[in-house]
Amino acid sequence: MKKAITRFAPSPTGYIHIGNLRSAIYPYLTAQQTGGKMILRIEDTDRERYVEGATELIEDTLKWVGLDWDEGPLVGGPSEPYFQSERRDIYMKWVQKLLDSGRAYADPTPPEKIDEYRRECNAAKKPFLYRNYRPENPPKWEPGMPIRFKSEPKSYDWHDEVMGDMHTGPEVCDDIILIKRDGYPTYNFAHIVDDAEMGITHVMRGVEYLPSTPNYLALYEAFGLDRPLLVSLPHILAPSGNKKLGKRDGAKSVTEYRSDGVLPEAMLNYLACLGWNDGTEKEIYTKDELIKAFSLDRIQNSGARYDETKLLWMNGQWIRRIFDEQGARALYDRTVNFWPEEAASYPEDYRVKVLSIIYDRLKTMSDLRTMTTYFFTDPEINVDTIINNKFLKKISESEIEDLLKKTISELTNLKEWNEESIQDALNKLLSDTNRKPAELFSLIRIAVSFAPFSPALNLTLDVLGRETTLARLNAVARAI
RNA sequence: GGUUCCGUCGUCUAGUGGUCUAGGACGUCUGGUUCUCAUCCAGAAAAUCGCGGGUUCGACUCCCGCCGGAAUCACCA
Repeated sequence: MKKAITRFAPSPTGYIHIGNLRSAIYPYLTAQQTGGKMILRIEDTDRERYVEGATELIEDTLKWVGLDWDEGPLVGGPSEPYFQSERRDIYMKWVQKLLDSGRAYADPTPPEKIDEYRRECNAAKKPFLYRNYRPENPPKWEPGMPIRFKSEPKSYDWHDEVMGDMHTGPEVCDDIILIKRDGYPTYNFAHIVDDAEMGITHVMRGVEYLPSTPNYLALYEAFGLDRPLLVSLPHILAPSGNKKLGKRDGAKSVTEYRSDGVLPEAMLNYLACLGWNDGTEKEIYTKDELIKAFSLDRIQNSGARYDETKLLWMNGQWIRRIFDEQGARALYDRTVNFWPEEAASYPEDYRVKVLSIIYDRLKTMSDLRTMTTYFFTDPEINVDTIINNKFLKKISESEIEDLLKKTISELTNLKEWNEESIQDALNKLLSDTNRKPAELFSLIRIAVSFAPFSPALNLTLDVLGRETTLARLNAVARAI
């Protein structure tokens, strides 16, 4: 397979949502699969939307998901610089070629005049084409004046790897702006120059660029450039309605999911499979499996709705997979920032133990904060919780006290404290007291945790330790 | 309005003329795993394949029309 040079070219506007990230995944997979390269290029030509620190956020997010770029900020490369704002002399050099060949012109028309033309067309229900208003004798260019492409109305045919064979008529070709009044290039122009200079073979971007493709094709022609492979990526749709996903829809940023404890593996897996599948029934993919299985022509050509529930399900799958395949310690290493405050004073080994009995209940790592508090702090005793429990309602308070006392003495006399010995003791208690598991186990579980749920009772007691278990049982016995 | 794209369970999707009385996954519901919650396992409900015409012995799959949805028409990317 021919080596693909792809690029991810975001604008540093400060917020990376699910959709932004996905458009980095496909170029990455394509490059990896063919043994090529992915270039990271920062498209910061819009000075008004530029946000300080946004570039770092992009870099950080890509690294977190494991989408390493081969050329670009931080790593450098032969086509430096990788910030468009630092490449202005390059764009001027290229635009000069067009000026010289008569394929571009300086436009002295004031913006207000252009708005007027546009309004006229709208009123007449006609498409607004600037080439119909082209100034007759454009002046020599000087700074402060925009430069426009001199288009030729013609039909175009091309192939899009996702959308298939495309055709448009001459009515879409227009005199697009190449260099803005402020001297910065437009996206429309800059990306053509950069892609050519950087040797990009696959131009992968959102479908919103599909309608302007003929103008890009015209530019390739004017420069005598070979067309790269064009790949339009469908949008991700918001959870409700039919609009593409944006911040307005409450779309969480990738950063937020990260701090909620979504694993990068799950994020990558979910996003790669949103609108793509390899035709098999496989759902869980590692990065390497994705690289192997990926193919552009299996990308869906309609928009896919974003479903957070499925992301969270997948995250749970990954949490369990890491635990099962790499062990408790490996999973623990991913949890450092997610424990309740009080956990800090407990040894690491203890936290690993807690994790290994609770991990299969986690949807996100941040669940740890709410689900494990009783392992680190004595719960507040609330006798009503016991008395009103559906299994304990029918048992009198004195009987409950008696059950607790029997449990305490049985556990006190245990020779060893481990999951098996505790289970044996619990079973013995069951037959001695002639109680149902629902009654005895509920009582002990509540007395020791006062939590809405906990792992299997013997495991919970084992991790809590004999001392804590007995202390809590005694405290409850006294309170009743 | 012009241009372009899209249309299979609620959602993500499989499906390239017969094997589809349409398969998988998420979600939902039911049952099982000594208590709870979850995991796991088993099972259920859920798609007149947008609609209407053709072509064909036969269409979700090919053709035409319609309807619906989306993108775009910036000195934003």
